[in-house]
Parts: sequence; C-alpha cells; structure tokens
Amino acid sequence: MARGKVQMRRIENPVHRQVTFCKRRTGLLKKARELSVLCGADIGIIIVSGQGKLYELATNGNMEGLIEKYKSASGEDHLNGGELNQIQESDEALMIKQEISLVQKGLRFLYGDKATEHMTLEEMHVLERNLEVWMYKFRSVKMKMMLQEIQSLKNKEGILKAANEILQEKVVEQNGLFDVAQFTAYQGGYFSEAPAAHVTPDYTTNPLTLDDYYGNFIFRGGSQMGFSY
Amino acid sequence: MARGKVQMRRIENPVHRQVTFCKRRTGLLKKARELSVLCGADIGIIIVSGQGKLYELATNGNMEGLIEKYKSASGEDHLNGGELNQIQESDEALMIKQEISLVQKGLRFLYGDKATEHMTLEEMHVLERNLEVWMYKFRSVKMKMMLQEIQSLKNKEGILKAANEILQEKVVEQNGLFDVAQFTAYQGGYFSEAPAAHVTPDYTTNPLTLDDYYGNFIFRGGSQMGFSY
DNA sequence: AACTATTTATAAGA
DNA sequence: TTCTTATAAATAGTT
Repeated sequence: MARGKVQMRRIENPVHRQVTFCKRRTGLLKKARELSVLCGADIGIIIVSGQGKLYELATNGNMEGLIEKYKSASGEDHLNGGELNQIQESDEALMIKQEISLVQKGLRFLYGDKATEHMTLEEMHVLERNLEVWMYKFRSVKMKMMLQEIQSLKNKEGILKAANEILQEKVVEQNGLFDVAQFTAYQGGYFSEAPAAHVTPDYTTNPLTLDDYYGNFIFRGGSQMGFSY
Repeated sequence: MARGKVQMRRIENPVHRQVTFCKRRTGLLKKARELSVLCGADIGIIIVSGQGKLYELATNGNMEGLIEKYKSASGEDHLNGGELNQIQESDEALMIKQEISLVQKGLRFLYGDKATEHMTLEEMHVLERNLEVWMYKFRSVKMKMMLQEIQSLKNKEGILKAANEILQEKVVEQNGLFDVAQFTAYQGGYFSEAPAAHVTPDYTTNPLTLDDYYGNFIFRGGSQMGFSY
C-alpha cells in the first residue's frame, strides 16, 4: 500500500512474501485489537501460515469461548445475524470494563508501547485524573505505580536508574478465594524469594537465574495463582 | 484515522460505536482476505459484537479445520493438572481456569520459553488488557507482580538501570474491595517529597532490612499518592 | 451511504 | 532485521 499498488495475488518471491506476511499479520492483529477495544467486540483470529505455523489472537483471552459461540451459532445457521445468548453483563461489570478502557493507554505507555511514546502532556494530565479516580475506586496497586511513573516522567527525566523494588503485601481474604499470608520481594526488576533480605543485591553484576524465578517463585508448589478453594 | 485521531478506548456513543464497528469490521475482514491471498495463509476470524451478533471469516472456507488446527496446536497449553481437578465445572471455575491458562502462557514467555515466543506477544497484549480485571476480581498478589515483571522486561532495553523503588502494601479484604492502608515510597527521582524516612539509605551500597522498608520507610508519613482512604 | 480530510498501514529501499 | 519514506488505504467526522 505504498510505493506502488500491490496486485491482489499470491506474492511469488518467497522473501517478499514472508516480509509481507509478517507486516500484514501484525497490522491485521492490531486492527483486530482496535476494533475490539473501540466497539467492545470479542474477536478471535487464527492464522496458519503457508509453512503451517500457527498464530492466534483472542481479544478476550478465551479462544475456546469464541469457538463455542461460533459452533453454537453456525450450527443454528444464524451466522451474521443470529442472536447469541450472551451473558448479561451487570452494571458493575460494565462500569469496570469502561474504567479499564480508560487506562489502556496508560498501561501501554507504562509498558513502553511505541504507539504512546509521544503521549502529550495534556494526555498525561487526563490520564492522571482518570487514574486517581480509578485508584480511589479499586485501590489498584498497579494504578498507583502507573501514577508514580507518570509523575516521574512529567517530573522531567527523573532519570531513574534502576529498580530495587520491594513489594510486600498482606492479604486477608474474608470471602474465601485465597489467603496470601505474605509474600514477596521485588528487586532489580526481578523477583527474589523472600522479602527478608537484609542486603540489597547488586543486580548489575549478579543477575538472577531462570531457576531463581521459576523454581523459587513462580511455579512453586500447588496453585501458583495465590488462591485456593 | 481521519479527521481526528481516535482514542483507543471504548466508544461511548452507541451510534458512533455501531458505525465504527461496521466500518472497521469490514476493513478487518478485507485485510484478512488480502493477507490470505498475498501470502497463502489460511485465516479464520470470529467476531462477536457487543450485542452478541456473530461474524466470521474463513479464507479457506473451512472454519472447522482451522479450529482443529488451533486446538491441536494449543491443546497442551491448557490447564489440566491436579490442583484444580476437584473443582466443579462451574462457570466461575471455568473462567478461572481460562485466566490461569492465559497467565501461564504469559509467564512462560516472560521466563524465556522459546516455544511460545512467537505467540506471546499477543498474549502480552491480552495480559495488559485483562490483568487489571483479574486483579480486581481475585485480588491476586501474583498478578500484580506479573504486571511489574512485564513492565520490567519491556523496559529492559535500557532505561532501567537504577531506581530504588520500594513498594509495599497492606491489603485487607473487606466487602469486596481492597483496603489499602498506605503504600509506597519511591526514591531516585520519583518523588520530590521525601517519604519521611528516618534515614535516607544509600541503596546502592547499604543493605536494608525488610523492617527498614516496612517499618521506617514505607508507611511513614501517610500516602504518597496524595489521597488516602 | 457518500464524501474527504487525515490518519494509518505498508511496499520498497536503505 | 530494523528504520525510513513515499504512497496507497482506511476511516472519523460530516453531509
């Protein structure tokens, strides 16, 4: 779509074809995500390359659910028009989804998405406002971190240098999803096992190993999600 | 994409949202057909609108085949193990399993599983969009840590070299909402306002105890975010 | 639905 | 691969 129209036929040159596949695949998935966000649609995409490689996208993280909807609807011959028995969203759930969409850009920004690299100061102010409301409502730790990040960046390159971060939290669950007595340490951008470290390791010279993450923290024993039933 | 940039968030006006949905849906399917023709890929798309209407595309005319391909390729990723077998297959349990599956995919990516590398960029996007929901629903401590991890890894290219960040939080579950008493302190350029620590430790050289963070630093002097609960 | 002013996507080239 | 850039396409707001 640039520097020449493209004929709508298979690209014969394998290199060109591969490059185009990569670029357009990226573009297609981006478009799908945008459509999903803008219009609140759930979208599933399955791409099988000429070499048989599989790529997928499920904007709601649940391809199975989309497949089920497809099957139930197509089985009834109601494609492109059949009403699906959708779960009715509660007002609260709807509100939450909307609130979440407000911070999408902020998240991408925080995560370094190039699309938001040029976030304007005004946008930051707006985001900051939204985040404060959000945080007040939901007490989200992450939101607070985002606000910190924004403040830091607005504060001119605070030129933070690294991150010896320690996060600790006590959760007392009353209604029974899980009970995390205590947990973690976060240092140098990575996890270490316990928050009881009396030293602050120099992560510039002592990087943690994969075992450190995997064996000691992430998948240790039983449910890894921090809750039990 | 014309006559004004569009904010990447749900379009609130229902009419605008519907119009955009129609336009962009058409565009998305066109892009998919083009990609399929140009690069010889098989593509399946399932779109479920906010109203529950289903739209689909299968460039090879065989959505079932694509679904089978997807299932066979991703089947081993789905949660199966022992810890959740005892759960009755309630809707909630199913949802939780799906969430866990997603998160585990993300974790494998974060920890360098090459096998999932090609698809986890998508998972990353999904995670960004879903983790906040997850956290709100389940108060998962580890979800929060994952967000930090994602941030860290995405930033690993550079900017993070230092930063002495300390984050701490107490969460007491009550009536379905977090109760974050207080939480954080940031140093190294984040906050102009000192967190009223008894000392200002040099984190690059001086070891700190947890008590240092927790008792003398983190929770001293109230919320750093400018609001409290 | 059409119409365009703009924004995006991207084909080539570097 | 990654970036740059000229151009083709897509599309937001309007009629």
